[in-house]
Amino acid sequence: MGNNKEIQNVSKATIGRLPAYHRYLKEKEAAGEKTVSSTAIAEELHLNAVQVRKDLSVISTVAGKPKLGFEIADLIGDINRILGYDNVTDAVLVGAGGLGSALAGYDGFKNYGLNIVAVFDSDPERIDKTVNGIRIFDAEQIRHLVRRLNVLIGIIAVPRGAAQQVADELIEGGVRAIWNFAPVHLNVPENIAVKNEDMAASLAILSKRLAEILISEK
Amino acid sequence: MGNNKEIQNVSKATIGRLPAYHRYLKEKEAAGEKTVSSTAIAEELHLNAVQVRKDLSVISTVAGKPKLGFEIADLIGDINRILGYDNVTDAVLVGAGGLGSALAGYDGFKNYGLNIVAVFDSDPERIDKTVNGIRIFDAEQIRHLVRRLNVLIGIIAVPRGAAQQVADELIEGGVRAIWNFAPVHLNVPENIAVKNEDMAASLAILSKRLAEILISEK
DNA sequence: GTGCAATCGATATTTTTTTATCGATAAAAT
DNA sequence: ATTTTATCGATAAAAAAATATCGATTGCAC
Repeated sequence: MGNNKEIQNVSKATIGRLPAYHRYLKEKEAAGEKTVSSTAIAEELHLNAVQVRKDLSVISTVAGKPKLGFEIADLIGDINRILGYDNVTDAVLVGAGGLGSALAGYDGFKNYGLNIVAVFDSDPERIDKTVNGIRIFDAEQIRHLVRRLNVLIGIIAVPRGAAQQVADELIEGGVRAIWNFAPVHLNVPENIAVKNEDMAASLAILSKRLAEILISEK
Repeated sequence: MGNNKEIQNVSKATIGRLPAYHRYLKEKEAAGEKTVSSTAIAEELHLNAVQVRKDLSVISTVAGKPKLGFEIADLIGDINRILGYDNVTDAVLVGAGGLGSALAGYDGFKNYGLNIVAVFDSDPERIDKTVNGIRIFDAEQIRHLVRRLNVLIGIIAVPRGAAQQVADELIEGGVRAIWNFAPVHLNVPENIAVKNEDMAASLAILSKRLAEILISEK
């Protein structure tokens, strides 16, 4: 996942926008369109057209054409390559509760180059069952299995109290990147990547925008 | 949710960090500590200490003390106030599938000032049942009930194909902010706030960081 | 074919965000 | 009491990101 050679030169802000471009482009492609302009993308996604062009210029190999714009298929290919959507990476998921099951059940991850190969839980009721065809293993096995499967990405979807220990065990097993859905701050070494799926932060930002809108109408 | 008078002056970047500070401070408070330094926060959260001080200065009413740092209780109070964690806002949730149920089942939202008052679904099997004590209504009722309940926030957790229509109906009912968990771009009027919970984007960023780490070790 | 309009890419400017520097201050140590 | 040290807040500098400007190009309408 993520082409090591190229993703380096792309700013974090740009990376964050690529999935939105990707979706928009897929929609347009499905609608039978062949080209799209930066103006059109910007308008739809509420961005600045220059910003869109700049983003595309750093990831794309082909130039746009005046009056027509960019080849949709080319851009999709470029984003796939940069984000590594076309080469699949394995991951393990810890936590088969509500959120964990929802994540395990979401087949869409395959489109993003993520393949969940094992699920862990500590509840004996759940162990050895399956979610979405993926076997649930005893959480005791995390270290052992992660190492054996040679997995670099771990997804944490356990209650907050258990998250730190799970993180520690994943790291002991060799995981180098953690996608954390538990609402806690994880304490990890420098050389481990952590991305917090921070619902509270999202909600805060949404709330800010709502407040701005309501004020502007007063 | 979100104090209208003050949230305005706080940058989006800062807002995005506040929940992380909040969690960290709550941890420290629970551990019985009274004060904390910007240095300590920065170290734990992998941020810059100056940035932490600047963030705190725009949201806090009280100054830090040399050698001691900031009063934890004060800071928590300030963040609560800015993010509106202490006054609850109602929201409706659409979609009682895997993800929707997980969201409805997460009681932690209450700590973030969000209260889900109704769930909608179009599946007759689910209608009139409950999730986590919240009644599931027929999706046909969205417009009607949203208006009657006077709810301003809608959460979308339906399959991608249905998301746009759900958004339209929420807006017709009077919703002004949408928290979108469906992996599609929503087309909404200017005066509606949308926050996409973009799993693909998160994954992309995590992947970038992982790539950077792996490269730096080569 | 000619002219118009839409779009691009490049460069410049502005804005925002992050980081560095440094004197002042207050607690703790001597 | 004096010194040391950790920390703050303010200001300055640097870096990153977003936006504006503009000449060049190309398809499309006439």
